[in-house]
Amino acid sequence: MEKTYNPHDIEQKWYQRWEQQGHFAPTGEEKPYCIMIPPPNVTGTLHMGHGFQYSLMDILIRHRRMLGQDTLWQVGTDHAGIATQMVVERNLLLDEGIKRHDIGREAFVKKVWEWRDQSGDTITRQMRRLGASVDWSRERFTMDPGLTDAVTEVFTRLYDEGLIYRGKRLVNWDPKFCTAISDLEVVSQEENVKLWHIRYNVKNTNDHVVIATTRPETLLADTAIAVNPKDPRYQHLIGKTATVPLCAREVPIIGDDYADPEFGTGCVKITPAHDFNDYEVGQRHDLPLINIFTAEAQLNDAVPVTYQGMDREHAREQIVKDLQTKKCLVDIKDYKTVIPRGDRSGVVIEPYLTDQWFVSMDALAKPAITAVEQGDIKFIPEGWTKTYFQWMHNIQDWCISRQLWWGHRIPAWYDKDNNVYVGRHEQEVREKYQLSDAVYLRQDEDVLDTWFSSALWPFSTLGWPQTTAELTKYYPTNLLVTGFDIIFYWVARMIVMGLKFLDKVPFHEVYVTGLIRDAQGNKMSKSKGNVLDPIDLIDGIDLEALITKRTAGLMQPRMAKQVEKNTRKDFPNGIPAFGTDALRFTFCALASTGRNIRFDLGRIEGYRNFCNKLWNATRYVLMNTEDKDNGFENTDIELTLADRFIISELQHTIINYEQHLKDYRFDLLAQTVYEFVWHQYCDWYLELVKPVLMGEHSDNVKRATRHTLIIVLETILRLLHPIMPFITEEIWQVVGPLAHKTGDTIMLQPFPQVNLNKIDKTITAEVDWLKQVIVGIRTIRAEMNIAPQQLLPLLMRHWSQQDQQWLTNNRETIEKLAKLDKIECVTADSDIPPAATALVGKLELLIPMAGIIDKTAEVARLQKEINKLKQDHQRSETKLSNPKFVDNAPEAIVAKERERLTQMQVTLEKLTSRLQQVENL
RNA sequence: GGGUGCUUAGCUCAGCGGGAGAGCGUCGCCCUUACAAGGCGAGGGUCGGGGGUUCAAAUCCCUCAGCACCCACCA
Repeated sequence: MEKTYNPHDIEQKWYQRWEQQGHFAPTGEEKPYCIMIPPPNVTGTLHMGHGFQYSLMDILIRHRRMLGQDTLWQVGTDHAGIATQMVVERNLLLDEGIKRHDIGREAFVKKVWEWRDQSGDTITRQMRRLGASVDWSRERFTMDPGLTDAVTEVFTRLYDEGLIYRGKRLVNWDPKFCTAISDLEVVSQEENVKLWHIRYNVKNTNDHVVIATTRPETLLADTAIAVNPKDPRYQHLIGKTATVPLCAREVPIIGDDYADPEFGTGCVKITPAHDFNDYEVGQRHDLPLINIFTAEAQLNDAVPVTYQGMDREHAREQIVKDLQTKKCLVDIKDYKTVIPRGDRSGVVIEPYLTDQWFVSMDALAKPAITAVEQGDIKFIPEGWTKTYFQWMHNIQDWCISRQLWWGHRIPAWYDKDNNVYVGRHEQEVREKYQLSDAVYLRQDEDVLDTWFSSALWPFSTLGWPQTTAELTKYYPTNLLVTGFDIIFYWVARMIVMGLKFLDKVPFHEVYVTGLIRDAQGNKMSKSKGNVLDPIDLIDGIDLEALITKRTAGLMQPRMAKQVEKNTRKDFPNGIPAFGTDALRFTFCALASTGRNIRFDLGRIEGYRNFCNKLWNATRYVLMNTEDKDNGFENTDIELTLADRFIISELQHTIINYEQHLKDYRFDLLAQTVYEFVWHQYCDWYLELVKPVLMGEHSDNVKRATRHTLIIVLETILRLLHPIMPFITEEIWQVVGPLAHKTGDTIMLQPFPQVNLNKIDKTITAEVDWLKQVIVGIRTIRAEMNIAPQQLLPLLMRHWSQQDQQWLTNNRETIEKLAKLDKIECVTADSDIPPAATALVGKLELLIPMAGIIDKTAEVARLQKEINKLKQDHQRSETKLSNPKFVDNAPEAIVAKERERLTQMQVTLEKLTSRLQQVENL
């Protein structure tokens, strides 16, 4: 093996080999285990969020696969309606200078498919770089024929049951994309706006009312003025008529509770076609709806000619100007309010009256709520359950039609008179509704919301509406791993659809991840220029390339300078190549239960070092075991204390590993294996082994040590494999055979099982003692500034029988690891020279100071230790002298406290007498 | 307007009723033949403030403050 760990060299080859040999497909004999991947946008690129979630899913999948379960990780991509159409439209404009309407629907959709074919493998290629062991042989796309069948089937059935309906409604309209969008796709943000106060004259009087509005341009669509019926200021006006300025329309003044006397002037203009509240008011008072906007939000021919064709911003300016001229503008106030914008387009959303398709959610939501209430689906962390319920209990009907070209065409047809017929295809419609071929039918132009097909993902990918073997075997799936940002968009709707069409939940557990932020806690976004690309963390990238990447294609090119500056500051040397395994381990370690996860480069560096540690530990093991008798044939072996210790610790590690994985505490999982590999196996065990292998010991003992070195390392590799697949495979190819394991790959080796018989508390106690003795001496050495190589004599005093036994067992080890030239036991009353001391329980370790130790340093050290101890001692004494504590606390706690106190007393006495002695020198 | 989460060592975060923890950073000594991407050791926190429950509170309850986020139609 190379001297230094180099991820690049080892990560390239393995994935291809695994995939070619079909190791990702389900083969296990045990019970099925299935995770559906949240399908990424087919034309997308891998970002940190994907990297994070896929890493966690892969850990779970690889673990189950090694347990021998029939493990399916279903992969696929999403057509992502708006997002994809947007990109292709932009490219079209950039490359050819044309808009989609210039080439027409058919040609445009063809272009989108071309774009998909050409860019669609970017993200799947990147998933492979990440090591994701998904079953590529079952890859699906939401617009595959089979999945499209599922969409049609669901739509048709829901329609036939009356759960899908079509109607003219006020919907959220995105004037940039000219489509309706759902409530969820609208993001409201507080913005600084104006509140214009406008005077309307009251007909046949000298009276007038003043209304306050943030949208003066919509006054052209006013069909009433509302005041509160209880408002004494205006009661007399109810039933009278007001004149809308600029268009001279006469509208009734109505009384409605919606008008809040406290707000503005207490009078409000009512524009039913362009405001959700006003729409309600209009319904109550039977007001006409006047639509003044085109789909692009330009003023249409329902307004005076002067305003026709203006876009809404321009119209607003003009109307304010004209109101001013006509002296109808009374006041302009600064005002803060929430403005709804399209999450994709960023433009202000217009409430717009159109024909749309809706899913009626009330009835569908009920079983989806019950399933979670009854624990058939569990959210992890649990807190998300509440979020889910809150949304589900207030669920609104889902607007599913989109006026886009890219997506699933709605399976509805219209005749000449606009009667609607729904069926799986035109032929079925004709049969179902007994329409002869002569009857003219045209299909609905609209497509379905992307999330409609996503909602079917857990069963459409398995072949539904056909009854397939996979569907029977893997549905309901076990787990969904996803971010909290799409609980409503996706998770809730999958539950609804799964229960509706398969009568079973789509998954039993939902592990909700946090969202990856940058090191400062900011959301990673292109415009902020703080995006990290997982691939760059794997392969590394130099500073200039990183800057080029981050400043390319910015929405606001003027931000480029700031982005460059920040990048130079944050990554003065670019990003080094950390490798996939280090990245995956980092994701695992960062996956705590919080909502935001700050990605810090320091972490990934640390875990790259961890890979290096494992690498080098392996080199040491190989150095000592290759071409040697390692106790696999000749099983005559005699385990040392160290051997039994590390095997015992290994069992604890396996237990904790399984527990943390079961709890989805990936952070604790990472910590557990890190601690065991680095601090137990490398720091202690490998060091304890050295004197054995180098010293004079029997073949049985040495053979046992080599044997243990190998079996523990090989087990470590299998434990680590789900987290770090590449390095473990690379090493296992060498270590596996050494451990007499057969098989092509570590990924199909059985996962380590705990053996409780190998846990030995007496061993642990002895090793703890041994560690304390060694650390005690090392501490003296470090604090006294004694060179690490310098051999020292050690005296031991106040030893118990146990101490003496353990010393006999471990004398050589202590001498070697603590660099001692001799160890001498002295009696309590023997006259000993001035010495630096350390305590292990009651046992006193003494390093004679003659010519070695600095008196003042030792005095200071003792003084400090005594002071610290005195405080603890005092606190403990107070506690124990409190009868309430002694009476009420559990016996074990009290006993423990007493033991602690005695221990401290002993220590304190010894340290004090030491101090006196040193001071008297 | 409702709801949720967070506040613990310089930084990032675990711990969530009985002796304050980890990683990274910092400081000191060391290139000791697995590893300087390392070894050995050390320092560092009235656990956001204030109340309460309890023999015992970082941990449970109340309250205040600050910071996030989600949902909601007030012009």
